[in-house]
Amino acid sequence: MSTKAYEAYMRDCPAAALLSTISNRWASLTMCTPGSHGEAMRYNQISREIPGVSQKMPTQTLRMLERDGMVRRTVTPSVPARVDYEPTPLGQGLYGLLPQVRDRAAEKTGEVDEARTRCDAGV
Amino acid sequence: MSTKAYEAYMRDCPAAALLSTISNRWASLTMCTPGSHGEAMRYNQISREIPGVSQKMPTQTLRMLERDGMVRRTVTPSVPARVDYEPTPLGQGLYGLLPQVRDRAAEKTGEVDEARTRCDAGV
DNA sequence: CCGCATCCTCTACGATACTG
DNA sequence: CAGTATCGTAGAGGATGCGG
Repeated sequence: MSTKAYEAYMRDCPAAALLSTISNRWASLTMCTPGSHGEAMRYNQISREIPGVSQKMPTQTLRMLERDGMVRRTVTPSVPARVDYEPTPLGQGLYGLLPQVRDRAAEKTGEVDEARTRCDAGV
Repeated sequence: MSTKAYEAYMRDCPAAALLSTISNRWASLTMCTPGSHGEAMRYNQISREIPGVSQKMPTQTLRMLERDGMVRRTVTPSVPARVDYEPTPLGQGLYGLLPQVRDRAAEKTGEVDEARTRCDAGV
């Protein structure tokens, strides 16, 4: 991502730029976290939903999502601290379709695997 | 992407794995290419839609999409050669929602920019 | 419990050059 | 036109350890 022309394109074409942002692996996974249908999620809930991932990605991704106005971060200063994240209306609007995509993906896994093996076989 | 647990998760949770695949920058951009509402696209059409990107990404991405059964690749052996890509039903099913996401994104660009500057300002 | 900072590795991607 | 091959780099992301 360093070409002048490409950067200019990304600056001038908001649709493409935002699409790139939205279709980020971690962003889509965290916004699709099973609990994320409108309710608040605690930090550890989120990272536990994606077993085995380092804790860096949830943090980093949530910061990005917060900056973009996709989630609201609420700190409850108890001991130990408690932090909740909840999707904003903006976030719901933009990521709201992803659960459907995920569900369709779940249905079609078989077909995709089949296509892959067929392709790898040689056809 | 090297942890055992994470890889196991990706293997065992088809929804997450496919979501990750689908929400790939280049895949979503090429599947959302303005001409891609059912008609075939020629190679250069596609790469021209994303100005400034190196020609490597379209090729690589299209290969992946073909392998996954998302697009069908048709070679017409004329001189010079002509190659068309068209989304398969499977591909339309999985990527069909993305144009809507892109359009919503286009609408909300203002709000996102606002959120970013507000956040960067310090709030 | 939440999360930032550091270091280090690995791969995604761009640049470039060459074929049918 | 539509690729393939090779190489180099920047940045993504994992491991770890500390701080509030």
